[in-house]
Amino acid sequence: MHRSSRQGTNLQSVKWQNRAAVLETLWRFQPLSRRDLARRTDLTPATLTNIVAEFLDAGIVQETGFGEQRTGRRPTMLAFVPDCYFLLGVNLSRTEISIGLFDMRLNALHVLVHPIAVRIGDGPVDTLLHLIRQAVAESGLDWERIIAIGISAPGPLSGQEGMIYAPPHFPDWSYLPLGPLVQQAFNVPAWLENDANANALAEHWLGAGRAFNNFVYVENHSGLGSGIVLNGQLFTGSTGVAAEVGHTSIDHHGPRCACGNYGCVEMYASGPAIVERVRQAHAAGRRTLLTDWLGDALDGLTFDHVIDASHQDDPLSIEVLCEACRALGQGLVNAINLVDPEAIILGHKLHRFRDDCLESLREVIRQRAIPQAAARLNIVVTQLPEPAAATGAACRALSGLLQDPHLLLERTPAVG
Amino acid sequence: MHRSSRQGTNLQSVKWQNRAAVLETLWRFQPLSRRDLARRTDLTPATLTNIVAEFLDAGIVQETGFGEQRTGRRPTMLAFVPDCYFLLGVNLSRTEISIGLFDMRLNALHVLVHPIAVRIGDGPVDTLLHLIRQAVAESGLDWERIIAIGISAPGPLSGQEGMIYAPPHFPDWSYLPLGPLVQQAFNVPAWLENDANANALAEHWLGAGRAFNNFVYVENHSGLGSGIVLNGQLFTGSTGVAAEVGHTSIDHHGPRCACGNYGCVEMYASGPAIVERVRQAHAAGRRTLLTDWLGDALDGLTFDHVIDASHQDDPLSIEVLCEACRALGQGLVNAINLVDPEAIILGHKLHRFRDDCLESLREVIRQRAIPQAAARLNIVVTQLPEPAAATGAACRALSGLLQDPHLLLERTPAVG
DNA sequence: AGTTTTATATTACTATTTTATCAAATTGAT
DNA sequence: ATCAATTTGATAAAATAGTAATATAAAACT
Repeated sequence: MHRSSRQGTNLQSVKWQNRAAVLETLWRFQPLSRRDLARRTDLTPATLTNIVAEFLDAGIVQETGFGEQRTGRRPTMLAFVPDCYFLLGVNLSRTEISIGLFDMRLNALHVLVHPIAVRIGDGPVDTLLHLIRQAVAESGLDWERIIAIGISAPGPLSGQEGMIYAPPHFPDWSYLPLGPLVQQAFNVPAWLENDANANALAEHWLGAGRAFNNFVYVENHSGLGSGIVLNGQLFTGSTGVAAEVGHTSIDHHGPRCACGNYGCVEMYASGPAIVERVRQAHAAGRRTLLTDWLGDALDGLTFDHVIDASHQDDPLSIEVLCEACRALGQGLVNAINLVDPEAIILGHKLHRFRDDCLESLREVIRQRAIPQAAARLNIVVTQLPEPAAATGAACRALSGLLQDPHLLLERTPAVG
Repeated sequence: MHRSSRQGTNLQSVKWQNRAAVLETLWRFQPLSRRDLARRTDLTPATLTNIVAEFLDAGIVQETGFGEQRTGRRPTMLAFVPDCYFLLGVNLSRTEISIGLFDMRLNALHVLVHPIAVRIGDGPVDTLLHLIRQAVAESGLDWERIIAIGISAPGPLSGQEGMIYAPPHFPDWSYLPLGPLVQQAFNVPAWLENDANANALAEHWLGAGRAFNNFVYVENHSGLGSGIVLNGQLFTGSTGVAAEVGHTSIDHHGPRCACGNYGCVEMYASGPAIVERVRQAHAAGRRTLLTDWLGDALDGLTFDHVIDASHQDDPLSIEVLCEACRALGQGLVNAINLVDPEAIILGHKLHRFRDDCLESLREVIRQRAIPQAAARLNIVVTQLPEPAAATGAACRALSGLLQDPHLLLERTPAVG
C-alpha cells in the first residue's frame, strides 16, 4: 500500500527469511554441516537443527555422509536431494526455443530445441505450451514433480507482470503475459526474466559469480545484454529495465542507436557491429583470412566467423575484436564508477574471445576506472555449463523458489 | 565472516529492525497515528501500541493532538519531540568549515562558518575540534543533549572507516580517521560521509526525494558530485566509491580527467569547465556581458558569474550552461539506463540554473534514455533548506541514529 | 582408558509479535 | 436520545521462533 514506507518484520517473515537464507546458503556452498550453516547465516546451531529437520522431513535435503574434521565429532554433511523436484527452463532466443528439464542442482536431464519460426497450433503461445508438454513427455518425468518454470527472453519485458512488451522482429510475441499464461496452463509457478538477467543470476548460483554478491554481467550473444547483481539479488530498477550496459553511451556524438541514445556501446561492440566493421575494412581494401572461407564478397559473414578467424591469427579480425573490447571496456568503466561492483563477469561469446582481446578490455578498465574501485575488481569469464540459455531460465525459477521457500515446503500437488 | 552468505534474522534484530522502521516512517511522514504506522510498516496495531509506548517513555516521541477521521474514534497523532536531543552537522568544503546544530527535525538552531585555511591550534583536527566546541558553546546547548555527529567532506574517503583519504589540494587532511577521532573526542557517535552522498540522503529525508526510494542525485557545487539512493538507503558500492556520475565518460576520445578516465562528464559540466569554456569563447572573440562586470580580461571569473550573467540573458553564458546541461544530461542518461531510478534530483547550483538550461538537460534525457525508464522518471530540483551543506551532514547523523535506534533508546549519558 | 574437541540434539526459556477481545470516541440515522 | 456502525487504541493471553544451557555423540590425541 505505502510502498515508500519501510516495512517491519513480523514473526512469519522471520521464519521464511531464515529458511530462505539457509536454503540459499546450502545451495550455493553445499555440502555443509548444520554447524557450517549456523556460522554462515549467523543463526544458532539449535535453530539450524530445527530448520534442517524441516527440510529433511520435506525431503528436499539429505544427509550425505561425514565431513572432515581435525578433531572432535565429524560433521554430518547436508545437501539438496537433487531429484526431489524438477525445474523447467525455457529460453526464447531470436532463433529458437530451448526447453530444458533440470534437477534441483540444475543438472540438465533433457533438452528440447525448436526453431522459433516453426509454429505448432494457432499462435506463439500454443506452440510454446505444446513444446513444454512435449519436452516433459519426452523426459518421462511426472508433471507432479515439476515444481517451477523459468522463462527467459530478450527484452523489453516486465518480470513483475510476466509480460513481454515488444520484442524487435517478433510482433506476434508482443504484449503477451507469458508468465501468468504458462503458470495457469500448468498450475506451476512461473517467472519471466530478461535473458541476460537470468544468465547473470546463473553465474551467481553456479558460474563465475559464486564468490561475489555484487557484480556486473555482460554477454555479447544476440545483442549486448547485461545484468547487475547487488547484495546477491538481481537488480532490476524501479521499472524493471535497469542494467542496460549495452545502451549506455561512450560517445554522445556517436551514431544513433535504435534505443534512442547515441553512441551506445552496442553500436561498437555487438556482433552485428563487429561484422559491419569487418565488412567496412574489407571494402576499404584490408586483406583478411575471412575471404578464404567466404569468398571475396564475405557472403554470410557472422560474428562467429570473425571470432574463428581471430583464433587463426587473422590481423583484421583481431583488430576489430580488440577495438570492440575497448568500447565494451569503456562502457564497463562507466558502470564500475556508478555501481562499484566486486566483479565483472564476461558471458557468452566473450568467453570465446582471444586472450589478447579480453586483455585490451581489462587494460581499459585498469587505466580508466576509479582506482579505488578498480583495485579490488575481479574480471572473470563465464563458467556456465551447457545448455547455458535454458540453465539461466531454470536458475530464475530456482531463485524464485528459494526466495519463497513455502513453495517448496508447503506444496500442494500440481495438476498437469 | 562469510560475507558472501546470506544472513539470517534473529529475534533481537527483529526488535531493532521494527523500531528502526517505525522511527524512519514516523520521521518522514509525521504526524501519524499508531494505526497509520501499523499500516505503513505492516506490523499489527498491538505491536505499534507497544513500540510507541517505548518511544513515549524514552521521550523521543510525543502525542500532538487528534487527527481528522471521517467516522469513528479520532486518531491520536504522534510526532518526534523536536528538542529531545540535538544533532551536529559538520561540512568540510574546499573553502570553509560549516558547523550546524540541529534539532531532531533538522531545524537549524545555530550555525558557525569558518574559513578552512585559518587554523586554530596545531593541525586540522585541532581546528575542527575547537570549532565544534565553540559552536556548541555558542548555541548554549548542553553537550549531554547532543546525540550524534555527522561529518561530510569531499572525497575520496571511506565512510565505513570514517577515514579521509587524499583530498586534492588539502594534503594535511590526508589519511585522517576523522570519524573515530571526533567520536572519541566528544564521546558521541559520529559518521563521516561523502558530501554529495550526505546531500542525497538529505533530499530523501526532507528535500525533493521524500516521495522517492530510488533516485540519482547530482550537484554541481565544487566539482560534480552525486549520490544514489536505492531502496531508501544510500548506495555506496562494494568499496564505497559508487555513484560517481561526474566521472562517467560521455566521450571515450575526450580529454583526460584527473581521475584517469577520458571525457568525464565533469570535464564538460563542472563549474571550472564552464568557466573555461566561457574564457575560450571570449578569447575567440565572442562578446559577453561578463566583460562589463569583470573587464576585458575576465579577471576572477567564477561559475557564479556565469550563472548570474545567464539570468541577465547573456547569450554566451546561456549557451555554455545549456551545453553543460546537455553533457550532464548525457551522463544521467547512462546512469538512468543502468540504475533505472524513480527520479533525478538536481542539487546545489543546478537549482540556480535558468529554466531553459535545465530544459535542455531534460530534453536530452527524454530523447536518449530508454523510453520505459524515462516515461515515469521525475526530474526535480533540490528543496534543501539552508544551511544545506551542514544539513546534509546532520542528516547522515540522523540516518545513522534511526538505523540503530538503541543509540536513541538505550542512551548512556555522554561526556563532553 | 581418559581427555579434549567439535557437532548435534534436547529441553526449558525468553522475547517479541499476534490474536482476540474490549473500551473509547466519533458520526449519523432513527 | 438512542442505537448502530466505524475506527482507534489498550490489554492480556497465546503463539511463535529463536536461544541458552545442557546433554549426548563421535572422533582425535595422549
